[in-house]
This record gives sequence, C-alpha cells and structure tokens, in this order.
Amino acid sequence: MVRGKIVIRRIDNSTSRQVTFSKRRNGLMKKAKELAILCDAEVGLVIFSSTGRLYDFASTSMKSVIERYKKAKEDHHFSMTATSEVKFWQREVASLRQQLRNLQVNHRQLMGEELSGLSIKDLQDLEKQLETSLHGVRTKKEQLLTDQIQELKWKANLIYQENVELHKKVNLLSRENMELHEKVNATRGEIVDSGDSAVPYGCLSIREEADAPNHLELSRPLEQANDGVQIGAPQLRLGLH
Amino acid sequence: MVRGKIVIRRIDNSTSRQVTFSKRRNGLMKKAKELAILCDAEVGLVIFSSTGRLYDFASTSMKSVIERYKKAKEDHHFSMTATSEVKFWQREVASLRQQLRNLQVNHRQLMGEELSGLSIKDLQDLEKQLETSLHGVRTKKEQLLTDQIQELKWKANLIYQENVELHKKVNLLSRENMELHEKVNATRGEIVDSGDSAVPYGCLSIREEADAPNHLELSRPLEQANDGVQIGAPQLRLGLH
DNA sequence: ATCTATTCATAAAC
DNA sequence: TGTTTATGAATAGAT
Repeated sequence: MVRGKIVIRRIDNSTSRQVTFSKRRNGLMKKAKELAILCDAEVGLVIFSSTGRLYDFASTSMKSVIERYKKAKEDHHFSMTATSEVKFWQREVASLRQQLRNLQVNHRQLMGEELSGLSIKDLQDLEKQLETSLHGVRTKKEQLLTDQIQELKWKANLIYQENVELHKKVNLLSRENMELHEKVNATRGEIVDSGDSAVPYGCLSIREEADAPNHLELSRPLEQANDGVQIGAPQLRLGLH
Repeated sequence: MVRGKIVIRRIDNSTSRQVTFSKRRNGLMKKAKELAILCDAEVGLVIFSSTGRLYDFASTSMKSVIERYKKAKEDHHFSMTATSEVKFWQREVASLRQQLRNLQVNHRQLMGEELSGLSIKDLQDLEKQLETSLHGVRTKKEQLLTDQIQELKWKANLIYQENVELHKKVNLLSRENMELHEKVNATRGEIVDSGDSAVPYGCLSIREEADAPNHLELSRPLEQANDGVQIGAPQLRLGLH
C-alpha cells in the first residue's frame, strides 16, 4: 500500500514476509483495540503466524469472546462432548486429507506424471507454467553461478597477490643467501660448494613481469563448485604459470 | 485519524459511533484478510457491536482457529476431555499439516517460486525435473493433437464420401429432370422455357473427376479444435471445390 | 529499528 | 448505507 502498491498475494520472500507480518500484525492489533474503544465493541483477534506462533488480542477476555461467539452462533459444536470433539478432529483430518490429495494431483501433473484426463487446453496451460518455472529456476541458478564465479575470482586475486609478495620475499632471501655464500667463499676460498645446497634458489625461476594480475581467469570455475568454496591451489591457474 | 485527528475514546454520539463502527469494522476485516494472505497466517476475528450484533472473519474456519487457540493455550477450561482418541486425531492433524506444508514448499518450487535457500545442485535438479515434466507434457499434448487430427481426417473422409454419393445422386436426378423437361417440351413444342425454371440444373456444375479423395487436408485442423468435434461443413475444404 | 515516500483509511459532510 | 474529499495513518522499501 506504500512505496509501490502491492498486490495481495502470499509474499514469497520469507524475510519480507516475516517483516510484513510483524508490522501488519501490530497495525491490526492497534485497529482492533481502537474499534473496541471507539465503538464500544467486544473484539477478539487470534493470529497464528506461518511458523505457528500465537498472537491474540481481546478487548475483554478471549474466553468471554469465544463463549459469546458460541452462544451467538447457537452452535453447540463448540461445547463439545468427548464424542463430538472426536468428530471435530476427524472432520479436520478429512479436510486436510482432501487438501493433500488435491495438492498431490497438482504436484504429479507438475512432475509430468498422471497427465491422462487433461484436455489440450489444460496441457497447454501446464506447459506454459512449466516454461515459466524453468525460466525462473534457470535465472536463479545462473545468478548463483555468477555470484560464485565472482567470489572465486576475488579469492583467487587475493591469493595471487599473496603469491606475488611471497615471490618477492623469496627473491630477497635468495639474494641475501647468495651474498652470504659469497662472503663465506671469500673467507674460506679453498672450500668448494657441494651440490646439495640448502638454498636451491635457481629452482624458483621468478619472473619479474608477473605483476599485472587483473585478468585472472579460473580454468574450471563451475563444475562441482557448490560443495564448499574449496580453492585448492592446484585448481587455480592464475596466469603465473 | 482523518480530517482533524481524533482521540481514541468512546464516541459519545450514537450515530457517529454506529457509522464509525461500520467503516472501521470493514477496514479491520480487510486488513485481517490481507494479513492472512500476505503472510500465510491463520487469522480469526470476532466483533460484537455495542448493540450485540456479531461480525466475524476467519481465514480458515472459526472452529479451526478456536480449537487451535485452545490447543496453543493448552487450556482445558474449554471442555477438553483429553481422551487418547482425541489425542490420536490431534496427532493425525499435526502430521497432515506437516505433510501439507512440505508439499506446499515443493509445489512452490515447481512453480518457480520461493527459490531462495536452494543450492546450485538443488536448482540443477529442479531444472532437470522441470525439463522432464515439460517434455512429458509436450509429448502428451502432441499425441492428443495428432489423435484429434486423425479423428478429424477420418470424419472428413466420411463426409467426403457422403458428399460424393450426394453429387452422384444430384447428377442422376438432374439428368432425369432434364430428360423429363425435354419430354415435356417435345409434347408441348410451342411453349418457350421461362427464365425462372424450377430446376436450375446448370448451377450445380458437378465434376466427374472428383473421386480420388485420399489426400484430404483440413485447412485449419488445430486451433480451438478441442471444444467438441464440430466439423461444420463450411470449416472443411475437402479438395472437391 | 528507523526513515520516508507513497498509498490507504477514514472523519466529516452530504 | 454510499459517495466524496481532505487529511492523518499505515506501511513497503530502503537503510
């Protein structure tokens, strides 16, 4: 009713639904109170949230309202004896079973099962619905995938940056190490360097041009990417080689 | 709250009170309905006017609301003899409500709604399911359409055959008629045939080659063909012309 | 929870 | 009760 009129239909987003429920419940309670006071009416209001929580308001007492309601309806289904109470619950069960059956038929048709008995018009409607659903699902899925790719790229970039820093450190240390070796050799010129040097700085092959990392591409960014964002180093090719 | 803010206090003037009651009651009912729909809540509202008249609204049924209220309050002041049978049925109701909720969630997902909360894997499964459903529905629909076309062709063929027979009959009768005319003319040679002859046999223009009818094609065999197999003659073009 | 733009509800008058 | 109108209230959406 505000900031873009809304249509009265179940709110899909569960957070919005919860927020709206909270706001409108308060509004409804307030209005119920006002009505009772302004117009000297007896008002009872019972609300169960979709999660089953109970909220209620009664201008007098709920017991009074319910009793008066029963009396006004002259309906003694409500002053139930044990048997009529059983009957009440049995009716409830029958009603729920019916709802369940209806929904199941609907559900099976959406699953592409049990299509006999449908007219061509029915089938066309169903087809259209399924196309809409499919489109929605694909859109959602692709959005998730895109988000995940973005996140992976971001993490990869971080790791790459770290990698660059580490390379620099290694280079620094290698050079320092080399200088120390030379000093040692100069001091004790007669000693020959053995093959199993503790600092194999030649193996690292650092390239100096590797610091323009903004066009990172993951080699296999999608498949199975949903079970935990495990960015194992072997999975990534960061352009470093 | 309008046109000069009012204070929430019993309205003294009985007419105003009545008018306000009527308006606000409607407003309250509307809001209660909206809350129930928007937020998937179960709502019950009972109002007694100051004159004692009852107005009520329940999103499900007042019985259901009141029973659920009693249960939630675990208040056995309300003549609840907690026999084991009642408990059995209550458990049944709870179980069915749960099943219904589960199925509703599933159903909404198949309708492409309420997709948040699903993983990419879930969405892929859902997509696959919808594709399968769509394929099944399309197959079924196309089969129905094909069947219908076959049936239409068959009926058209029957009609065509009948048409051929009728043409033959007409030809026969025309010829007979012509001969009779000639006889009449021969008998009363002096009478000139007037323009408004009762038998305008020249108009029929029967063609003799029209008896190879097996390549019948209906001009518009599909659209709206499902609402009763009405093969109106004007709808068909049987190749006769 | 708070803010704000906008729609809604409704008091007053007929 | 229904309609109209001016205005305060409720609230959707954003933060």
